[in-house]
Amino acid sequence: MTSTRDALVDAAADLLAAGGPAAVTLREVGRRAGVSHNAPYKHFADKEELLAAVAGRELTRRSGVSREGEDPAAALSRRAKAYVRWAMAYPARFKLVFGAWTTASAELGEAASASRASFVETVRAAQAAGAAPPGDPERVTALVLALAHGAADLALGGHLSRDGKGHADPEDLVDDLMALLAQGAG
Amino acid sequence: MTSTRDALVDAAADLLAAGGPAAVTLREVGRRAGVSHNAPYKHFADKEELLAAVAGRELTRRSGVSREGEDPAAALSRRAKAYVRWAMAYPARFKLVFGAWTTASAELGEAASASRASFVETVRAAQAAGAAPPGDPERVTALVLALAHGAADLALGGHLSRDGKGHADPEDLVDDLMALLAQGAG
DNA sequence: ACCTGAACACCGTTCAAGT
DNA sequence: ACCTGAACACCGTTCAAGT
Repeated sequence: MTSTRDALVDAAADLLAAGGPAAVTLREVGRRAGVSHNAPYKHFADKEELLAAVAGRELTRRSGVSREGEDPAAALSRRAKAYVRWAMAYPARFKLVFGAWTTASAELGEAASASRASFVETVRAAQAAGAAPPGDPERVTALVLALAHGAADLALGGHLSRDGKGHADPEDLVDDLMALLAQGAG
Repeated sequence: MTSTRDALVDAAADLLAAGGPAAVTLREVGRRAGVSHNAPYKHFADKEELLAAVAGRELTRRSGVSREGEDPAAALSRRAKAYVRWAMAYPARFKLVFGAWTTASAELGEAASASRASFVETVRAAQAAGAAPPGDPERVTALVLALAHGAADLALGGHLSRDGKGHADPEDLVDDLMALLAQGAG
């Protein structure tokens, strides 16, 4: 017994995954949810607010699960690679979540904060274990996320290793950074 | 005496800078170039091909200028920061250039290759000077570009240092990576 | 070779009206 | 409170026709 609202968000997420952002039209969203083409306006102020709901739900679902007793260095590498793998597997959701939002969705903001805070804790543990250099853990987190984000985004655009030489996939670049971080810690 | 084609590309670039991708409509492009709303179809197969021309021209203009006698470590840092600064100053052009192209524009491909090759040479010089770790220079280039790209893209989306703590702007992250590279070289 | 004007099939959004 | 159907002002693209 899903609400109409949930049905609309489901439909939008499906369309996004299947055909990219251009495929998400309010008319098709309504059709799939079994309502008229402007019923969405009774639940969301406009199209962007519907997309913000899709992004917020995605971020909430993807919230990091920490594992008991995992080696801190391995945990950091695993999380950075999970980020990259998620981006490569669901490019449209990835680009949606990290786009520039004019609508400040509460759910979206909170989910992003929670996800980031969890990542910072992983970095802090890695620092304590000597697998990352000292210094503000928020800043080291930003460094790792920026590398993972950029590697994934470049790869999605086909701008990584176009010509065979120096072929590096995004996860290889995460490995390279992890090696530098470990070296920088020692 | 600019050709109609050039006038169309100019108009599209202006609209992109002023109002983002949504503002680039073929109708307004035509109006600004002083032609009808479908004259663009006599010069470009479709809207994407016009945008590819805008992106290709931008990439050509921005092609790296190497400086004689510059310290290799400083040169690498300067170029990475120039990349970040360009992205922050012209976000729409940045996102356009690094988007996923279905149209394989010759100009766009060649400009991208040339730009990348020039960056690889800068990395090679930095390695020779002991300012970057050894190994495939293409791969070290990919690492630096991925970090710069990700830092800029996250910053543009407001996803860097949202809460004041650990505040790092994209150029700070470039500095952090440069420090790690220098340490990794020694 | 290059351009125009009308037309087609869309789109997001608004509005009056229904239950 | 939630939904519908018609309407408005767009959009990219196509096509027949003009020079």
